[in-house]
Amino acid sequence: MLQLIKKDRNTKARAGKLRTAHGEIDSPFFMPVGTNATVKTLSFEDLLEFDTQIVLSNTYHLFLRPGLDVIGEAGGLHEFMSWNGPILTDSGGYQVFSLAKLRKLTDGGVQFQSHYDGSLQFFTPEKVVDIQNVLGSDIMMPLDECAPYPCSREQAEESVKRTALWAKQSREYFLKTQKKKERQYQFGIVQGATFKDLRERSAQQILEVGFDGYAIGGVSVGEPVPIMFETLDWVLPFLPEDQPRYLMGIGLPDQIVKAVGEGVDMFDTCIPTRYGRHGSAFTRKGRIVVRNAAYIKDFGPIDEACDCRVCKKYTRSYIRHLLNSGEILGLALITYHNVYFYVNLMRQIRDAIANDRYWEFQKEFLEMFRSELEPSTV
RNA sequence: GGACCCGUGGUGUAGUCUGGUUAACAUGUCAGAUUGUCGAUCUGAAGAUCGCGAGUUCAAAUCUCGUCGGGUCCG
Repeated sequence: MLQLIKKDRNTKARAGKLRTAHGEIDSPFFMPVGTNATVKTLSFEDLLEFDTQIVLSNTYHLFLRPGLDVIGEAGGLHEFMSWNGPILTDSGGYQVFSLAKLRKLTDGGVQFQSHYDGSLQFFTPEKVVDIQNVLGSDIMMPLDECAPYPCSREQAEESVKRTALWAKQSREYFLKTQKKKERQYQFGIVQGATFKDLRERSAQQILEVGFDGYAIGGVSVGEPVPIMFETLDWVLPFLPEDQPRYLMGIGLPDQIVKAVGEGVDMFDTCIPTRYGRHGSAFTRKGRIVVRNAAYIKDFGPIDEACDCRVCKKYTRSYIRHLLNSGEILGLALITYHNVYFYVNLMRQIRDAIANDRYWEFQKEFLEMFRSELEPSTV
């Protein structure tokens, strides 16, 4: 599914094209998170204004609400939410981890209690494929077991073993149930927590099953960032060059820039949307907390280097006021800018790779960008 | 003219009867956390010499007197 177009000369960054049933995607790319069939506060018209290529949605949440009968009758998730572009759906494996209070794991699957109505539910690898078949996602993820951080070796081994078992079942069932007409893809997920040999074992096992692309899971679970990059170092050498590589749940802009330099193609994170709703905005120089009193009379745009429609028109002062007053427009404006920032960053990344200057781009970006910034320096 | 009630961080209140370490709670403000979603939540900080004055006492937001401000009722 991936056509590699360009490999950067000085780094491991690569650029390519992914063909899906709902259009081509230029890689590396970022997937805005739309858990509930919406990228919070944004319309799909908004997303198209700045050429968002793909959105991510979620099996777990959509299965529980509105339910498969609704989305099935609507004609699938694309029809349901009126988005004609590609969709990747997460499997619910992460929710098994993040909603761990309500779960019971066995080799057969995962039993959990709906956090909406408390009803008891059971996911098997096959059922998760079934659900995503109904959703009609262009890229589906198999049920996996995402180990927490920190994590004992025993627990990590268990998670690797179960993830491999489920991967095999998921893939077999996927291939059996695929309709030739609307080609869907399915990625494998590598687990193994923070153990080098377990990461390698998991990578080999998942590779052996064979998927359309490969994801590094079990990161963005609270581990220190250097450990996340170490994990990347361990796993990436195992992944085939001609297939897409997806770093799940990552990350801050500088983390994405670094990971692309290591050879990652796909990212998703709720950071631009969630941080936005919490009052943070991303600029070329780093993250600023627009909510802070420092911007109370700052009548400049969020980011002077940004040409999104929010930065062309609205001031930090005004957006701060909206956020401070709990006005929904504030959430929408800052989210729009942040998602634009991410999508636009990926465009710059692709340009740099195309021109064989990713090393320079990365160096410049990391020198300029600070995840934490003193207001006076922005 | 008389009787009574109320005055405590920006806001709303608790504590006063029965005096006792650093005046509590909510909200707001300020700041931090947030990585396959969380308008959630959590963490930390600043902010009141308890309307003002005098007295009693080892010790007063608390008791007494006066006074100022707000309110209720009676004339």
